[in-house]
Amino acid sequence: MQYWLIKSEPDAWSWDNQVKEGVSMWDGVRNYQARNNLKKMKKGDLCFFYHSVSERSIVGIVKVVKEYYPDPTDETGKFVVVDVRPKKKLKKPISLDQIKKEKKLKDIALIKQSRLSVMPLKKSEWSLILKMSL
DNA sequence: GCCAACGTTGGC
DNA sequence: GCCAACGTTGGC
Repeated sequence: MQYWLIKSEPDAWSWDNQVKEGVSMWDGVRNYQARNNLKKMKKGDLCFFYHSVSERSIVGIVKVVKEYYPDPTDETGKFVVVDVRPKKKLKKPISLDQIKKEKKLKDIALIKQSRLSVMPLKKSEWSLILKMSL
């Protein structure tokens, strides 16, 4: 069981869109490192759903329900998607500021590699963020 | 294979 | 809206 964080601009695809849609493809990834992370996702893995740009906060959790397959929106055939389904909305969204303030989270890719859109989290990091949302 | 030019992401 | 950071493209 692995933990992840995936980012989306809420103007393009928001948590509310995800809830309305139920199961959906996580498409549009066009970066090799992010793609490689998508390929490592296993059925049942959990991902924090992060709103970038305008909100800059983690708003919910989605579950991987189908492992990677080719991204139908990618003409080159190089990129992949996974299917995800909303699992839980966070009671309190966790802002980027809060994450930055937490010393134990200073090394996560969200901060170190701000442009990466799909990144792994350690279990300890996952648990800490979960705790912060209570 | 190098690297300049260019495009995109995302924080501020 | 700006721009720094960074990834990708393409000419050489």
